[in-house]
Amino acid sequence: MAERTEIDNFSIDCVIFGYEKGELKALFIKRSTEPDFGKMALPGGFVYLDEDLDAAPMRRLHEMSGLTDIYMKQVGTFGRTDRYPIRRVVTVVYYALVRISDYSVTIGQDASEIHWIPVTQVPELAFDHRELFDAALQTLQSQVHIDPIIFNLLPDEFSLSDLQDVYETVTMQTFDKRNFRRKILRLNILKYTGRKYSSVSHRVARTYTFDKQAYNAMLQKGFMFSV
Amino acid sequence: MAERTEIDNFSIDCVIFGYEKGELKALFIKRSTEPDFGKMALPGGFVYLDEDLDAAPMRRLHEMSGLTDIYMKQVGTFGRTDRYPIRRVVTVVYYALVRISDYSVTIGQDASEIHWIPVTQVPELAFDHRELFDAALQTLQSQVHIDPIIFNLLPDEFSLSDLQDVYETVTMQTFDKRNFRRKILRLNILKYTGRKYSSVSHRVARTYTFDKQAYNAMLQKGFMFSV
DNA sequence: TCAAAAGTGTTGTCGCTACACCCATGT
DNA sequence: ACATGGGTGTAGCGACAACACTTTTGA
Repeated sequence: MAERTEIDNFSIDCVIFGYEKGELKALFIKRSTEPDFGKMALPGGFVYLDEDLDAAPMRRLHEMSGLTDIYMKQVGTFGRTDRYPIRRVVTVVYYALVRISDYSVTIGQDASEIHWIPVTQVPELAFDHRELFDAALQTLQSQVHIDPIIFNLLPDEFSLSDLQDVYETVTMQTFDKRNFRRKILRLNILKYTGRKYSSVSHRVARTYTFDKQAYNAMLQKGFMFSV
Repeated sequence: MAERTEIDNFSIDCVIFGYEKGELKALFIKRSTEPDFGKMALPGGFVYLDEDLDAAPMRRLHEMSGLTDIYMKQVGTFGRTDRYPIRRVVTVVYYALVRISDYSVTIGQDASEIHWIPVTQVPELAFDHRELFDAALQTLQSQVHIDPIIFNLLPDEFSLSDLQDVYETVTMQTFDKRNFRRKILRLNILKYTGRKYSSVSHRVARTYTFDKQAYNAMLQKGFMFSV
């Protein structure tokens, strides 16, 4: 790749969420350079002069995981003068939702380790990254109610119990099983696959996929998603 | 004021909303410099090297209006490489809610005129400002349902009809008068002043104020605002 | 046969919608 | 007296919360 100019007074940081074994996790690196050497931090980077802003976090995520086509949204932009000790840097924060099973981690130059950490067990972070992370988590939690983004955390096929588990984990609430199923199914955005899980030592669950066509069609008709 | 360094590759832009005579309006300047000389644009500016990011739009608004203590939130950050024709500039967009009657406009250096324009009659704008404006309006419209920010557009004392008018204008919906009043009053966030409008040629309306204490107290108890 | 999760209906309550008339005031 | 907006009650419906048992499967 040709040498490209990096802009050095703004950066991007990514909060990458995944769901695994009943836990919501986020991806952190361990810094291998000063400042804040050895502390955990959000994966981030600079923006090239000839690169659209939103393309930068996508590139970073692709470099780390090989993944494309990732659900990603801006959280906000943070720019207190003292947020980075070396010089003035304003950072734009993004959050992403990925399927951990699809994810194969590559360690970058500025990191010695990389870990999926449950959001309830995040250690002390470098710089103001705790604040950035909290903002991202809050954005996720409020979006999940009004936009069917949660399917980005699940495999294509999932059971209603899987879905309820993710919702309960992300929103930190619990739902009544019968009410949850009624409500979700009545939205008509799930398609029954006709298939079932197998090889579990209890009754097998039906699996569903998210029906994006149906959802978009309903949006046209003024339908409002809400959980 | 001492000379301060401006950072030249990111900027802030403000979408300043006000409500007057049944219309939602926003403040635009007419550009008096190239590029896009003569086009209408959002008021904006650069950030000083030793200035917190969020302080910049506040300063800009203060310079233009003399106002302090303004409701203001980030909308998002826009950074396509081609958004500004001269060089690469990423811009952070804010929206503000003000009482037009409090507002006394001062024209800045980069503007020849400044106007309150109804949001339904916004003309062609400079650069990508139409996109920034649309994003701000959409943010306002979605926030208004879940956060009692609308009071920032009204004088301290207002009647229920005033309030309904603003809601109808901002959300572009209409509400049944009886249902609206019942719903708002049941929230217990309005305080009856005991006073009434006078000198109108019809029955006088009771006036209310927004009870911020009551609202905050309810928030503590897990109350969720919703209109 | 046991353990473990899947799947399924009914009832009460509450909030929402729809709807029409009288009241107070100034001209 | 009239024009103008202020102010009020009720009934039906639909969404939501609360609640417990039977079914399927593998070990």
